[in-house]
Amino acid sequence: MVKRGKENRCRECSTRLSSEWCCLSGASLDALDRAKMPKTYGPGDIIYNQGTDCEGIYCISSGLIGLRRLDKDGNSALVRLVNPGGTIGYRSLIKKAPHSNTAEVLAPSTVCFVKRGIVCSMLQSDPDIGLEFLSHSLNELSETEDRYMESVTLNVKARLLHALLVFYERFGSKNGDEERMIELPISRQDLAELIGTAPETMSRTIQRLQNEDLAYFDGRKVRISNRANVEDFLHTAH
Amino acid sequence: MVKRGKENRCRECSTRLSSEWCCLSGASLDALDRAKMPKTYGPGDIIYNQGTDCEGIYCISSGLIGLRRLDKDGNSALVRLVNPGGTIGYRSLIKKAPHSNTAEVLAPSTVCFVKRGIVCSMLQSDPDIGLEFLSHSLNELSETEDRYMESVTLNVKARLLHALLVFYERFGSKNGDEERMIELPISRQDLAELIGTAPETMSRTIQRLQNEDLAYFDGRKVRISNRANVEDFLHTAH
DNA sequence: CGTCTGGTTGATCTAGATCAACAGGAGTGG
DNA sequence: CCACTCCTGTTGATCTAGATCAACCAGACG
Repeated sequence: MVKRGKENRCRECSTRLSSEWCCLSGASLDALDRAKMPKTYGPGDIIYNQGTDCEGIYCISSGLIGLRRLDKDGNSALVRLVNPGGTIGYRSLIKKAPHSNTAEVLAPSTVCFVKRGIVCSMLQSDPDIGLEFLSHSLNELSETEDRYMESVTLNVKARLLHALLVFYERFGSKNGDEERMIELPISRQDLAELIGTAPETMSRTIQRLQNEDLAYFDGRKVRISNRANVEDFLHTAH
Repeated sequence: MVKRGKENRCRECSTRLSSEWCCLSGASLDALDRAKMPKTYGPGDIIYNQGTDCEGIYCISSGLIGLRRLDKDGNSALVRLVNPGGTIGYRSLIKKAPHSNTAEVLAPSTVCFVKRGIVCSMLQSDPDIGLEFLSHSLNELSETEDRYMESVTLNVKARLLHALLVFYERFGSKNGDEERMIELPISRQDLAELIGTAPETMSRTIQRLQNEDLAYFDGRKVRISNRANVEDFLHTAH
């Protein structure tokens, strides 16, 4: 299932510029290039499992990864989606603790693995990398706090609309003609896990949005009928 | 309300060792000592407000601080409690963004302020400090993800019990005789905001815990009748 | 063809929000 | 000293969002 990807160089990696490696200079960039191991994954593949030890970090070059967390009762939640340019596994590496969630491939992906020893020595030699990780971590912290606030203050309908707007930003088609049409990157079940509700409720809420002319769903395609309407709703409603 | 505290030296600060400044060497420790400005605050004082610009960071020397976040609808949530040894405000400083929440004093506190310019230059000169901030941020991230998981999977009773156990760890009396008696550091209202529920529900849930012999409340004093029971409950119940 | 997985719908039940009243301090001010 | 308001907390009654259980359908896949 997991196979070695074709050759690809960090220098030419278009997603590197939006990652923690954007600041790398020529020499350490080459070092990273030699150290990294690109692999390709398919949907459903597991990159690492919650509770296992951290072997290194994974830099997402293309595709989509989901971080899932299980609790002792078997409840599962989709904690975060990671786009190309994102790096996963660094938290466990730095804290020297087992992975706190499972990284699951949601769309065909190319991922570069960098062994923990390499990362540690780069952290030692180049202080800027630590600051990049810090900045990355602070962004995730803000995002997670926002999600927490949402989960205790907003109802399912509002959370779903919010998630749709986020998808619109992150996955909206770049071509101008079908601006407000997006392709959902995940299944309805996963969507339910992402906003913290039951699949049945997800289904019903989608129906409601359609009845209320806020959004239209066709399989994984979604059209937001009136973006301003949706934003108005989110800014006024409970 | 806010007044200059008496002289106190970082070298002798017992809480420094559990903060990001634990790694400081002699020279930069003296620099920090000269730069910091200790202040004392009383309950209800605001250290900084959500949405305002970051002037610097605040190192909690004694007392208790609450980080509160408001959303556009006026909902308020207590995002985090910060004990002595904790540092607040560093997130906005590093991200160069307005404070994402309000820091409110919950118990009489002594807090050392360090201007942003000083922190920035220390970050430049001593890479270890950046790593300390990183580690700190990763801990907060884990904690927030846990809170998020709890809020979507556990009911109010379980969340309250969990909070009590956390209080037990963080605020439990050090003397051996009254081991399982703790003093709640916050009001019931704030407790409700901390676990994300309404004050009325908080009140009723407390009654339930007493009826079920799990914990006894007397004002702000709480006695967990059987710690093992509570932990069993948390590990099996939904 | 059966089996499985993902999604939809219907019926039911309940945790918890909400609205409302009230009770005990703690000031404050005459 | 009483009368007043303000604030925190408790209790009661009601209502609803959403979980849960169950049946069902459609496509995928052996």
